[in-house]
Amino acid sequence: MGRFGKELIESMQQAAKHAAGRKVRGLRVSRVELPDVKAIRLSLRMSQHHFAAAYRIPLSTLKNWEQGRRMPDAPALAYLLAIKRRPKEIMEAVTRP
Amino acid sequence: MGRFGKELIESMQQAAKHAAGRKVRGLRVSRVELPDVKAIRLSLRMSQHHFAAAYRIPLSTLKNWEQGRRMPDAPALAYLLAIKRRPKEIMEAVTRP
DNA sequence: GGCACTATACGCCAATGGCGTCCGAAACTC
DNA sequence: GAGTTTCGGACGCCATTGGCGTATAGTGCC
Repeated sequence: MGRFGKELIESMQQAAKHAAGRKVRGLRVSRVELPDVKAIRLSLRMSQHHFAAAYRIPLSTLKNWEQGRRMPDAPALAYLLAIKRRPKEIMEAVTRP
Repeated sequence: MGRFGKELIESMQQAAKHAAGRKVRGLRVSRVELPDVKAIRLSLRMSQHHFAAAYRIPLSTLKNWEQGRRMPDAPALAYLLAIKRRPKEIMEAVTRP
């Protein structure tokens, strides 16, 4: 199957697990609508580092979102939705000098 | 000249004034880098209401930004930059069901 | 005049942004 | 195997913002 295939499958499994809710110290935390930041990032096959840099989101902020410690506020949610729908265009628009 | 021409000129003047800094109770507040939220919105010829709705930004937040009371945080800045560069695509991506 | 729309100004509080650090897992190099 | 690098989870901390509200003022339309 190759490394990439395996990685991709793991990514999808992680994403699915993530969408379903995370376990925090034995507690299952169900999130009403945890925006699929992680799923978006994984679908683009980027590390937190690269994703954060590409979309100009502070790494710590991205981590907070993915770990469920913080909830993206309204503008951030809109931004994430836009990224989800048009990843390339937005990356271009945001990284362009 | 017509109403639209007049409005457009006023818009530009406002945007310019805005970029230069606002007067607050006699104090001139110079802003290091006030992101041109208002200029972007005016260039799209939208009211605060419409702009906020179109890009899923709470009206009060947009107001705070335009009035210089609050500074958009990093993700919001990236979002605004993206809006500036690709207004239509993003509006579509964000408003689509 | 009265109505609707638009935008400025600002008080308030909980919540987040943004920084930091520490730790463990996985993968590569030597 | 030991060392190194990359990746990501977990969390402490505090200033700042988001998001809500209300009040005021100017404009154009009926």
